[in-house]
Amino acid sequence: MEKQISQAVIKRMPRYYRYLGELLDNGVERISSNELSIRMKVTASQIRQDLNNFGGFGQQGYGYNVQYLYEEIGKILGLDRQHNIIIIGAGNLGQALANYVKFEKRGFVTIGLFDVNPAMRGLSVRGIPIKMMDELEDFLADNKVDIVALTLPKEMALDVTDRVVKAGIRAIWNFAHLDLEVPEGVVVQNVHLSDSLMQLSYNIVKHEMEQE
Amino acid sequence: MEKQISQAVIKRMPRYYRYLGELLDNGVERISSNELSIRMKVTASQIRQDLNNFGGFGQQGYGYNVQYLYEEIGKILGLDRQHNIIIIGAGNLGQALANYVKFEKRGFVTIGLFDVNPAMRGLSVRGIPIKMMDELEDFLADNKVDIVALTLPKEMALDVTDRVVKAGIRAIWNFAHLDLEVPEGVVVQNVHLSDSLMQLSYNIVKHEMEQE
DNA sequence: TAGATTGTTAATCGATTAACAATC
DNA sequence: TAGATTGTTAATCGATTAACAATC
Repeated sequence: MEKQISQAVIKRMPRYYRYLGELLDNGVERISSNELSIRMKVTASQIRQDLNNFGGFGQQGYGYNVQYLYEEIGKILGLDRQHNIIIIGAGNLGQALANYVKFEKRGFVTIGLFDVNPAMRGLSVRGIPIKMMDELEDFLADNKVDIVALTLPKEMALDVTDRVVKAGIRAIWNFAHLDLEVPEGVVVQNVHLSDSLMQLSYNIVKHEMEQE
Repeated sequence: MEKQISQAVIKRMPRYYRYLGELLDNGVERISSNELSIRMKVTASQIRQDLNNFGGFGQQGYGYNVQYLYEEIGKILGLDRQHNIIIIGAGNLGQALANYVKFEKRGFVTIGLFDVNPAMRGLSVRGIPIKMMDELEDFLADNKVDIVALTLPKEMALDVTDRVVKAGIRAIWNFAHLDLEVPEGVVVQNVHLSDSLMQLSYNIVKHEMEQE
């Protein structure tokens, strides 16, 4: 078995990808770990360690080829394939995700939108029709769905999670404010906005105290 | 100076707060670190270490009083005060935040919404009128604003950040997909949705490989 | 009192940084 | 070749876990 790469490292990879994308846009051809470290405000050592978890992408005396490294990180993050997403919960947050066109450039394509609200029947967002929840299982059977985004009230989240997991879904992007219970082999990525806001709040209070 | 508490610890506090809130709702009066550790799937040791960064909230032989601990963590996270928020960028994501009523229960109150789009002039979300960007400085001068949420395209983010920082804002909740440059003393909390999605994507690919 | 469980110190583990030989 | 910079090993730092004396 391959050595396990820590989530701390994985979490940093999208940021490298973003910075390399900007360099690429600016026509920069090569970059050293040291120069990148200055821009990103991390240590050069960390950059080299992180990248070498996945392979040697650089060249001694030269640094890293921006285009090549950008593409390699893209592959590591699975951006070289298409991921079909359905969004369950077509409220503002669900619609915000459905409207976020830039995801598609990275291969994340929203192919379905679901809601419980009958008033939404027949409506669509960016050409994607909003379906009712009783159509969920049929849709999952008829379409290749890789990721389910849960943008619904937490009261419904457990039930819906059970349904999609039963239907064979192995990846959930969870915006509901609770911890999902899923069987082994199902990946959950949480986005807990209120946790993020509380962390910000802590840091505000801390900062104020430091002023005094 | 007080000992610095790591962000790793801070990040876990909202989750404790959430679990304690649920226990409270369920009428549970006291809980031991061990029992909580089983529910939360962390070690009891970590719970005790985390809490003791802020003080001794428990009692030997008894455990923790749920109500008391819940309130104390609330205070640590600054939830015992009101935080006024303005949201800049009244697209779906901005509106989603403005509509998220539960934030208000924790003291986070949206008092303003701003957008560049003239078509939005006069519209309002949940009773909060959408203002145009040229009204920003006046609004900040006339109102106590604690947090600015940036839910706008990254092209505008740097400019707007400069403006609000100049106006004295010390906390930014950043949803724009770039790293903000802010002076010392300004706190930034990032929510990079596409980074989160990429992390999920990595874990999907990894899981698939492990199956083979 | 005896039992339970904290608060806290000590041990371990993992992640980050530093250093440098390998090499382009 | 000389200089630059990687890949990688070693050292350090910090975070997590274990252990246990203090104490309710």
